[in-house]
Amino acid sequence: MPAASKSRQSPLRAALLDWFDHARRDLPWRRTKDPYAIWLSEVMLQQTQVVTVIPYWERFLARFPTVGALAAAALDEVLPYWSGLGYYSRCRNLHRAAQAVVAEHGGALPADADALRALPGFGPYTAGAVASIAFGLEAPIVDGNVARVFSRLFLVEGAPGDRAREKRLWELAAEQVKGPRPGDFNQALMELGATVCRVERPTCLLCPARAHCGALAAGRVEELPPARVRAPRKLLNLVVGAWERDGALLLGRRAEAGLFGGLWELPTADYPARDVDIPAALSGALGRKVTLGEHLGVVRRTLTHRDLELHLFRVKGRSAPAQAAGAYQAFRWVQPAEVASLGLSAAMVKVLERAWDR
DNA sequence: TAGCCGTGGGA
DNA sequence: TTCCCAAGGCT
Repeated sequence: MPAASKSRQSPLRAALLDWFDHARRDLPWRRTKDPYAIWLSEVMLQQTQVVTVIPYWERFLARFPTVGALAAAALDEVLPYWSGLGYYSRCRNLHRAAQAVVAEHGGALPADADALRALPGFGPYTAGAVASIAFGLEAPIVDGNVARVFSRLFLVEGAPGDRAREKRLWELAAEQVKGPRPGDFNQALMELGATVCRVERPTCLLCPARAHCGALAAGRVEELPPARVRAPRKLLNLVVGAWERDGALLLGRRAEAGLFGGLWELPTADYPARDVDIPAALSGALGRKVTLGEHLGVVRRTLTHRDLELHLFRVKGRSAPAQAAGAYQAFRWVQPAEVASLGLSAAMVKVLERAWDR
């Protein structure tokens, strides 16, 4: 490292890089320089914890080892590798972006933050992360970790979502990232937030930046940043039909938008009130008339701002739809052993366990 | 711009 | 049990 380059960074920046060099966790995506593999990790890590992502990242990369392999696959082949990870629009956008990279960039991710930002699923964070980590560019990032670390270090006031606060955080990130090893510096900030400068019980005694921390000096570490204000969850009641034939259940593929978009499920309809005509609702979702059988119970799942209640019934009809009908793009009779090859939500996996259990 | 979009782990 | 939320993006 040239002395002139090293002298251009602040003592805070140098301290974080030195700390990162010995404290960094050994994560699988830190062993590769492949921009595609790094991109995949960044998308999977959005709103998702490291321990959850690791096995998904490894399975996905083994099945789709290159941008070209991903772009060439049908979305229906890709979603099974995202099943259970949540926020499925990430997978749909990843797939679309892979096709755009092949069509517009010759199959290689562009080494440019603005060009990355134009691809589906690349917001300001992911564009900066891939630009800095995969390509060594001085691109800033602000994620939840960086926001918390900077809020404390520089006493940035305001709650998450506050415009002036976000602007200030991005200004700080843009200042600090300038200098040697911008990718490692960005990762050092996030690593500090994840392991030391945590939401609860931060370990300030072990912090490499404690000499530079405004919140620590002011005794305000616990109160910065203020917690996000969340809307109360809404109740979403659904009725689900288990139509069984020769040990298989009829599943439909949801439209590629909204909740669980593109995933497979037992035919499902809104069930907003007790007086809803359940067979009529399920017949509408299926595009076929069905009769109602045994009640198989209720499966409850909690999402970030939905409380799902899935009321499961056996149903029966004369002939099942083969083509798109009702709310679904396609239908399939699915044996238990075939479930792993379909894109399913965790909620629907629970429902299927119940349907086959009875 | 604020609501929507999942999941599992920890306190 | 209940609440929190973790490497955000889209509309």
